[in-house]
Amino acid sequence: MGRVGRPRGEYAKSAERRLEILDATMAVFAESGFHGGTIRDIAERVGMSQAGLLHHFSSKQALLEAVLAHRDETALKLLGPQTPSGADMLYAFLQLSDFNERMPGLVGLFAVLSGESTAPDHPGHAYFLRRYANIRSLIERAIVEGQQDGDVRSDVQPGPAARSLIALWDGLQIQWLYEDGSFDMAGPLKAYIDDLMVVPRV
Amino acid sequence: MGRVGRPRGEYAKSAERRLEILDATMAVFAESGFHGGTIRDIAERVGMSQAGLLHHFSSKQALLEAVLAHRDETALKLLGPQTPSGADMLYAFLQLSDFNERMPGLVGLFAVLSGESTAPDHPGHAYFLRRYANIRSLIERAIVEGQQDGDVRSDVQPGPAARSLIALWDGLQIQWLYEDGSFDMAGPLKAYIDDLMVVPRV
DNA sequence: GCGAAAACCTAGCGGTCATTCGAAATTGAA
DNA sequence: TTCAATTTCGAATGACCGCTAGGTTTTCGC
Repeated sequence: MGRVGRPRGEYAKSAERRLEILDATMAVFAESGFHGGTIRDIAERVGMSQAGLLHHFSSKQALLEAVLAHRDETALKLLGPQTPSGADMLYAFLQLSDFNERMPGLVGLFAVLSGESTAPDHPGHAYFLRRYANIRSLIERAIVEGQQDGDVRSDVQPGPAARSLIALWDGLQIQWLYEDGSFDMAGPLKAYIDDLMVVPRV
Repeated sequence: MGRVGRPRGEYAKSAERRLEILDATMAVFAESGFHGGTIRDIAERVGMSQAGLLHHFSSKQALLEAVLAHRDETALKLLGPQTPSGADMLYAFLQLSDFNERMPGLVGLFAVLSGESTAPDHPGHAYFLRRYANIRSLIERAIVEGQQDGDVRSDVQPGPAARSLIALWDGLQIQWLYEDGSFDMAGPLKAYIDDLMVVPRV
């Protein structure tokens, strides 16, 4: 009586299991995209059945959403509790770039998914639309703050500069993947950011 | 006797038919990528059967190869018989960018395919690897020529600058697709190229 | 130790995919 | 007009896809 119908919550290792699944999802989607990646491949990598995997994530699309959300949480943790502002924020991209070079799977995930998600009916479309808008906002604000601090040149137009920084970032990641990570992405990024500054940083 | 076994060559309209197929392939691959695009979709757009289509192109991979080759032929025709050099070559990218803005399908094709082709086993991988290498070579040479002509600043490093221009190009195209072509790609490109010049062009 | 929720499995469903095969239709040189 | 090469088709194949259903195993609060 007292026990029947009582929810007991998830197992102690459930969260760990889901992380395993998300890691495998990231790898499979980085290699083959959402369209080319399969639930079967993901399940095999985790060492569980498809049905078992679908107990944790209700559908392939739910997997995609979870892996993108997971990536954002990871990035937030990296930024730390206090987000820098102004010129500091801009140069923080170099640290993020260095971090990315240690995570080729993550770089691949975004390169592949951001491309195929340009299609309006792709399940990742809304995420990337929102993400580009948010990042551009963030960088524009950082540029404006930098101009107020006297660090960023006053002739820089925040909107176009933000867009170009993001474009450079995305484009470098693609070339980096084709060249098996054999060049340093931070260099060109720093050159661009330096060019926005009244006085470049060493 | 005289007629049996005599090859007669293809029909008069065969070449036109293949172009129709390639146009449909471009549209389908731009929307869904190689993985998500299907021979069924392509055949439906052309208004023929799958088997009929596969008479002209032996496989889905052959379709991809043909559509990429076709795109390169189109770009070559656009450049015209005489390839510009030095600073002229760099500014020619702005014309190419304007041309691209009239061909969203082509932009989409490259955005999606260049992403998913980062995977080494993707049938488009070798093509994009070669293409990036060729384009970087081309731009590096143009920068060096520009420096010799006194148009390009002598402190510009050709390799990194070439890489950044390509990255900017690719990254802008992705944002352009997400924003339904609502901004001008040439602006940021011109700003970057201007910055390489001793004296920017108006 | 019990008992039920949670997690997982096998098997299968309904559908799609790329491709093949044999036949029919079309084309165009003779 | 003939006739065979070329093009096209309908149907099918074998494999794979995302997902469901019902059952089994594991876990853990009591």
